[in-house]
Amino acid sequence: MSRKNSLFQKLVNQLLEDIDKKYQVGDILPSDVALAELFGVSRTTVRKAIEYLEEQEVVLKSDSGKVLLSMPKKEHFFDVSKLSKPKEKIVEEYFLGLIQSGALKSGDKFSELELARQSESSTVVVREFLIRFSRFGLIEKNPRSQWQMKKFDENFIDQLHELRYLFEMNSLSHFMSLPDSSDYWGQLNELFIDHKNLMPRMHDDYESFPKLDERFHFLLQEARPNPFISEFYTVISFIYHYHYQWERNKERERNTVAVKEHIDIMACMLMKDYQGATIALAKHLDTAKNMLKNTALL
Amino acid sequence: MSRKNSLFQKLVNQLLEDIDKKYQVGDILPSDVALAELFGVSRTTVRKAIEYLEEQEVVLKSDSGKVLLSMPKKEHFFDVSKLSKPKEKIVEEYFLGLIQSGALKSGDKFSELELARQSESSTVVVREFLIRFSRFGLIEKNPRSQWQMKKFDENFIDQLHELRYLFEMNSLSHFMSLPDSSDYWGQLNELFIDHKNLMPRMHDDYESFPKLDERFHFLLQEARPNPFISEFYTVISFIYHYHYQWERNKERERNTVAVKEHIDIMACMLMKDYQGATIALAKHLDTAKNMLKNTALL
DNA sequence: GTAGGGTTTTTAATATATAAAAAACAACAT
DNA sequence: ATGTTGTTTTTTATATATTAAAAACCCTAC
Repeated sequence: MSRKNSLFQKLVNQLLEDIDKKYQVGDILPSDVALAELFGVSRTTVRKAIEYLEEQEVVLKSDSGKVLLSMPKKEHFFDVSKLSKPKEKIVEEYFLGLIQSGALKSGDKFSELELARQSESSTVVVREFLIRFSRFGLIEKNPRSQWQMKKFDENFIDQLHELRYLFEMNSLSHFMSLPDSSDYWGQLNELFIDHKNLMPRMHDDYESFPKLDERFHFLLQEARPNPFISEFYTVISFIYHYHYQWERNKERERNTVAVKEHIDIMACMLMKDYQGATIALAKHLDTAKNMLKNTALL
Repeated sequence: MSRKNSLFQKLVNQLLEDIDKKYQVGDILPSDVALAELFGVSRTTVRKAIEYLEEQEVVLKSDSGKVLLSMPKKEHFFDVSKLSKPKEKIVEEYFLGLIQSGALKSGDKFSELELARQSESSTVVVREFLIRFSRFGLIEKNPRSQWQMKKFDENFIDQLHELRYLFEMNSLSHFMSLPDSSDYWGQLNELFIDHKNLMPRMHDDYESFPKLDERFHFLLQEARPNPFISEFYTVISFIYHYHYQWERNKERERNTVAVKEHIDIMACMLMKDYQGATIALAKHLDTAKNMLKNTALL
């Protein structure tokens, strides 16, 4: 099989919707190039779609341009709902599922072919996904042999933590040197208040913490974005999510501690107490590391 | 075409050599498994090789095992010299060549198919290489469109430098906290002496500096290895090498400065002057950054 | 019951084929 | 000269096929 013409089908639908919204019978549609630009596809695809609309007698090409013959009807739309997602996505979901469900554990080997069969795609797609995913350092492979889940041991966690520590401290230092006039201070303050508000409700509402967590660590980075660092964060959060899913029961406890620690850090930051913030952040990261160790290492 | 049987051919040669060295006519060769182990291949491959040796009447299988019939002769060996390297290697060399030669410049687009044709391999191999290479952040690609060389601008260099700074400072700090008894201090001292020796010869022998450079930065890291960080170094050195090739003329000047800076850093380190080392290292990294900017940005 | 060899099944490396989509080219008309 | 459309070529996404190599399975003899 080759690729599916999903782009084409989606475009037709978008086009029909757009027509329905903006034009009336007799109007002239924009040029190919304009449409291609508008929908972010190539002109080739636009032309295919228009051609289809001609067949459906919605559009007629005349000397003056593409004339709208009749308004779109339901039957002109494609049923795009069960168009499969891009294969890459499917494989990704399937594979991450395997990890998350614990079917693939630290040290396990697995085969491309098997994955391809189970995710109903081809070995090429699988392999390309795995190569891409391997940058996260969770899987690896030697020539002529199978892929293998990296051993997730204490050493690995320490190395991960070392980087995280470096990066977050770096972000903190840059944040602290922002001028008072910077908008980020305002955002930090808001976040601080949100934390304060959540705290007393923590016992029942502990599940809304992760959002705050993300906002916090993201805000720190955002002030001085660096794509190398951001990418690393994807790994971090993936790993944490992966490992914490097991121990849902301890989640409330974990989050409660974390909220407090966040508050400590932000309090220092807002008071421009760089040293205090450093200490608080170090403590927070350390707690995180130890919790991860307790959870992930049996 | 499918893959070449180069592993098999290489194994036969290794086997013949091994036989020539260790055995005499009438001896019994080790078991399949032992041989597979010894040469790091699967038993399947060993058996194929032995089978071949039987055809060549070098080995005879009898009840007691694989008996050596006659000593290997020249004609039993395969001419392994022009077995093509793994395709991946070929593509890599070709592609890096394009970059190094300046045929691909910052911002350029290029196609997989074209690369495949020119490097005489298939699109699959090319694409897999590119995906792997893309982790270095020098190329990128959007779905359904071509690969593109990332824009190599001031911003990119700054971000690179930011990480480098973090990592090297981190390494330094760990190095400085090594106990006096650690072997690394000895190595550092040696390296220091080598630098001192090179210095007066710099004018003529400036080309031998890169080795020292590598040793220096590697030594710093080695004391506390972290695969995430090591990988990043591959990028760094690639980028530097790539950009410096143009300006060979200024190389002597650059290296002379760098030698001195290295010496400053190491002198401080050996005197356990952490702060001094920090300052010297910061200066060194800064020089490197600026030189890179001067060279790489027109 | 385990070490060795023989046999069969799977898998990885690599090539090639095909449809969809993009890009390049060409021809006009204004 | 520039913007529009029609046509052709190239490229990507994806599947499948083929062979080398690995892994799994089975048998036999000590």
